[in-house]
Amino acid sequence: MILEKKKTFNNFAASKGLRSTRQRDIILDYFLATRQHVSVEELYLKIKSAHPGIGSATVYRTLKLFVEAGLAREVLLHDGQTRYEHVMAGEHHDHLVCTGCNAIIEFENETIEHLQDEIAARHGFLIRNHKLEIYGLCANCRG
Amino acid sequence: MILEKKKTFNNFAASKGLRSTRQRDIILDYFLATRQHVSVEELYLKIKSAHPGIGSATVYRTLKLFVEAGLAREVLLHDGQTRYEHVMAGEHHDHLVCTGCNAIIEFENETIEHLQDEIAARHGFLIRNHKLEIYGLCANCRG
DNA sequence: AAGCAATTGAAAATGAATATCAAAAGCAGG
DNA sequence: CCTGCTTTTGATATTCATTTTCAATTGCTT
Ligand SMILES: [Mn+2]
Ligand SMILES: [Mn+2]
Ligand SMILES: [Zn+2]
Ligand SMILES: [Zn+2]
Repeated sequence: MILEKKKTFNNFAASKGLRSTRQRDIILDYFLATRQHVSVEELYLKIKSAHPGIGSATVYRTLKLFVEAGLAREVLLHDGQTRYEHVMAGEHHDHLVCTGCNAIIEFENETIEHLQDEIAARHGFLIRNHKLEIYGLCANCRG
Repeated sequence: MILEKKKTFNNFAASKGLRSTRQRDIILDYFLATRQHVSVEELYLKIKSAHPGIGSATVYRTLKLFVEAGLAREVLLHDGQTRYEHVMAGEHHDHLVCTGCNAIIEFENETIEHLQDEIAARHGFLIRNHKLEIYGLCANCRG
């Protein structure tokens, strides 16, 4: 799975004529090693502790490349920081976001997706993408 | 309806011990006179043309009060600006957002709302609020 | 009118993200 | 392995929306 993603990125880089750099390799390794929904700052700090030379601008730039390459997706929750999550080809899910502990629970619901299509059709609207975020308290935080 | 909202705000202000100020009256008038989904900057500029003395910090502060009072809701789309929309007591809707012309179409769907409750229940999650935004092209912009 | 706390507006601060740009590094072709 | 050209990088400056600060003003109570 990790090798798969590295290959995906290398193919993308090749097709775009991007150069292979130490920084991009490192950032990809660290991104692939994180759990879901890392903020740029979080990832940058992790990388910096082992590779002090790497600048945050490069992390910002490289994560955008990962999105272009199709192996990451931007997730904008309401804390003012852009986060990135892993994405497998064709996969989609939405989020339950706990405002107590910041936990994020992922879910998929066919019926909701389908209803969205119906609503869009009813308005002659062509869907490009969507986001459904449910905010509240997770089981732990309801206490 | 406008009088209703003014009353709502006055009640809120009274209950919180807030003072009645010229600025708040003006900002409320202008907010109530706008259509849906005004950005702070848009509202501020409108107000400033007739009332040059009013500062943008006051507009920012006052819109937050309107949210607290229950007559406005924050809408964060992806253009980096916070927008505010009117909200009637208890009413809820979601948005189709056209990335071509920035039009916003509102919709409500009982079934989707219900399915969200089910999903939350399945995870022991307590919903506080949610946002569903569908991005794409409206009928006009599809060409 | 006096006193006091809330409010305001100008200006400074914040913070995430982007732009700038000189130095460094990757990638040919020879 | 050099040479030359182009991309990439990292430090730094910049942007832009929003928040904070704080002295001056205002609203409200007595
Ligand atoms: Mn996710
Ligand atoms: Mn709306
Ligand atoms: Zn939680
Ligand atoms: Zn449109």
